[in-house]
Amino acid sequence: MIKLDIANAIMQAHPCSRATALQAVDLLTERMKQALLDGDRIEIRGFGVFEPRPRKRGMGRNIKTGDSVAIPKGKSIRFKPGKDLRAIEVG
Amino acid sequence: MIKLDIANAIMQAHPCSRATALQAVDLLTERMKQALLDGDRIEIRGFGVFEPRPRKRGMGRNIKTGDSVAIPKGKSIRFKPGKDLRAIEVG
DNA sequence: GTTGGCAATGTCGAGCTTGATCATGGAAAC
DNA sequence: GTTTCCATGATCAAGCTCGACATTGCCAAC
Repeated sequence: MIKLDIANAIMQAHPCSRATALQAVDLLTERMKQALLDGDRIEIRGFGVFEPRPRKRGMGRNIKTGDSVAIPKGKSIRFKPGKDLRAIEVG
Repeated sequence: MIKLDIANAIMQAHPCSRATALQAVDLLTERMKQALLDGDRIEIRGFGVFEPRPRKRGMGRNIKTGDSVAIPKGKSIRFKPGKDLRAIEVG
């Protein structure tokens, strides 16, 4: 599934041009990115929760040189699947 | 950020009633859930990638009894933040 | 206002995870 | 339809993180 599929979903819910739907998708992702970058978490009941989380590790490796490189501190985003997504049973 | 905020974002992109916006959000989450449950991964360039992943581990624990319990096989959803979200630097 | 999904707690183990680099496939933009 | 640009994959190593279970309280959702 790619952005176009999501745009199609929006078009189903609200008849409009594909361009408009794509704009909506872009705006959504933009808003979500903003929220996450802002440090806020996104909680959608029944779907999942996006949660920004600081990282601490610092050990990488260079394929070519095979040398270990220090990983600079940063943040990660964790997505916790909600109940509906946890409903995934024996695949 | 909760579902209402996302609905507001949609309303900004496409003037409509809050109910319609909420419907769009629900439809989106529904579609995404469907795709993930279907085993398909969602790839949004610049935002991130949702990827269903089978679990293998099998060691849990019971708080009360303190007894180890076998974790039933299942699946997990991994969200890989895209470049824009990796842009999170020193928080 | 009501409902009920989600968070936190705590343990313990093992698989998962990040990171750089280079080529390639494919998503996104034009 | 074409081009551009991003994500993936693989490796190695150390660390970290989920995973379930059971209860309580909060807050999202209706």
